[in-house]
Amino acid sequence: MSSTQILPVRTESTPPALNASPLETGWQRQGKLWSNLRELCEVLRIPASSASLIADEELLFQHVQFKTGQRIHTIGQPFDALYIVHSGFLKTVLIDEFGNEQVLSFPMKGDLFGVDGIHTRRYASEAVALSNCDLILLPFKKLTALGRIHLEFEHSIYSVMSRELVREQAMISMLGALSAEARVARFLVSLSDRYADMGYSSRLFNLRMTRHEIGSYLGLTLETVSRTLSAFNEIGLITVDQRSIGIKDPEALKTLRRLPPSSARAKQVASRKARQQPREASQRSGAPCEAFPTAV
Amino acid sequence: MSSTQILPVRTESTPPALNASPLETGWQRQGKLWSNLRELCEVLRIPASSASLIADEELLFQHVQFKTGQRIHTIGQPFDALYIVHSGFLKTVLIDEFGNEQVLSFPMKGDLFGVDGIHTRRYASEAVALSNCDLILLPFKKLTALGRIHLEFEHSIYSVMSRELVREQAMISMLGALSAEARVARFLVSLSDRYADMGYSSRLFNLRMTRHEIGSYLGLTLETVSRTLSAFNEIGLITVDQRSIGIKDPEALKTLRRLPPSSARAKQVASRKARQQPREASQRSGAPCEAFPTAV
DNA sequence: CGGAGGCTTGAGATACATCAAGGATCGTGG
DNA sequence: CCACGATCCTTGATGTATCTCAAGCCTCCG
Repeated sequence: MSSTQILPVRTESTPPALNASPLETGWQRQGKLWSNLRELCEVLRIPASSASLIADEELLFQHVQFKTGQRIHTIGQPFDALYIVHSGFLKTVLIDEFGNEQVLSFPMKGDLFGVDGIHTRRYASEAVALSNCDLILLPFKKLTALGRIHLEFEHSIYSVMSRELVREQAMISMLGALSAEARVARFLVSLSDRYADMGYSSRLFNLRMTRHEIGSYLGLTLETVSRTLSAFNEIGLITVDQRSIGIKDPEALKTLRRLPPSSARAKQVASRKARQQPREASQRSGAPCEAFPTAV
Repeated sequence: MSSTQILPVRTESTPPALNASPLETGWQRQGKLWSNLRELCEVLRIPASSASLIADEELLFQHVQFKTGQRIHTIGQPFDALYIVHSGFLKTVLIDEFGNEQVLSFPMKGDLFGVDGIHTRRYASEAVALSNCDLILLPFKKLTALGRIHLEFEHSIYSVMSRELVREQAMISMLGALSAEARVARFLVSLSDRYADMGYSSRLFNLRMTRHEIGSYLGLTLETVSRTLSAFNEIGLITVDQRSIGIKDPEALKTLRRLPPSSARAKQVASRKARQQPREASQRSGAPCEAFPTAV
């Protein structure tokens, strides 16, 4: 509609080297350039049935596109807008004092990010495109103004922020309590679920991130991630071929707490302590199935 | 920053008569204390200078009291209100499928909790009083309605939620990247800072939580927490006597990444590998004080 | 005074990190 | 089109930080 959608990419600080891709497909042409409120709610997965919301057809939100490797925002940059992923994959990261990246999330379709910038008015994290992305730009002022007009929408804003908080709580719990195997398993399951939500296959998909990024996200090294995937493959839970993952036994992945002592690891254990007989030894955190009362 | 004014601030003295204690669900409303908007903003540490806010004197928020060990809300309980800590100490926890607690936070004066209930309309975590507590009850509907009247206050709501999100991001980063020693050190520093904010001594204070709870919060076992505190004590960073902590070297605690190879651990290392000469061994994560060399 | 948590400390086990080497993949330029 | 380098991934050998198990002490409270 409008003529202003030129603004293709606002690439700030020099992204790695990704100049020169003239023959790149026309990602600028693809995808929508504006969304109305109804579409916004739809992608956010929040009910937007209210007549007033649907009626607001002329209120539009601009889309912005980013290419693989480009930064959407950096740490410390003045905050002015939130983003919703319309298509594509990203990562958000924190940078520690040594320059090491710590991955916080992998936003994909329907996810909101940038919320951490509200408090200090500067983004607290950095968002990077892992693929070409189409994002919906949500100027914060515009958003809150809208919330005042549509009460239902206001609640949705709070709700989505709350959802993010709950997600991070689950993350903390996972990092604090689960084994490497359980973390990787849950990561795969959550990816699988997200793909299903987006209409892709939940059984066969491609990872958009490196082992290093997965490891950072899960609090593990890339070698441990790689080994764990290989182990899952060996016992038939999944198939792995580089970035391609096939989910073979979703149920087992969902409930996995520690790898069964058999399989690949058995040989290792056997060889290492052939003489020493370690009896049963599986207490406390327990094998996959174990009921426990107590607590508190 | 005293909240004197109108309010008789009772530092956690046992509230008089609390009818028995169903301990579950029921929060005893003592209904004696009320805060207006200005006081609310004050305890939340957000600017509330706007005339309109101060003017709203008759809009009052109810306080509720809880005794040590009581639950403010439990997981799955219908959500209707947020809480701000006016005085006292609490913990929020997640309960896993085996009934094990995972501590998420230790709310104290000025902290907001209950936000995780907005999304599903049920609390996603459980809040338990670690001491007698005086909380400000914030009915969610009342809160959002107020935000619509006072724009400045509306922004504050978003801001405080954002602050919580940033806090959790920092937590994730810590769990994913730091050693046990660094986690404990940072925990002590953050406690010290909070005590200072509240007007207590930042150098000498009492822990309100057990080693087990600290360990759960930091993703460690209680033994590791205990040992780490003992080690800090041995090298003079702190003094420890049960729940009483004295901060001796705040700067060292702030920058600590891993314990210097000397001290208690030295003897252990020495005895264990007397013959094998482990060179300097301080690469990568580096010793306590280390300028930022490379990285990235 | 006794019992129940809570804390400390030691010895040993192990899960994961670290170090290292080689193979697969892909974009780029000759 | 192929060779090349840069990543990325896999796998093995080894090290070690943290957990686990166990025992004893302390402190609070009925």
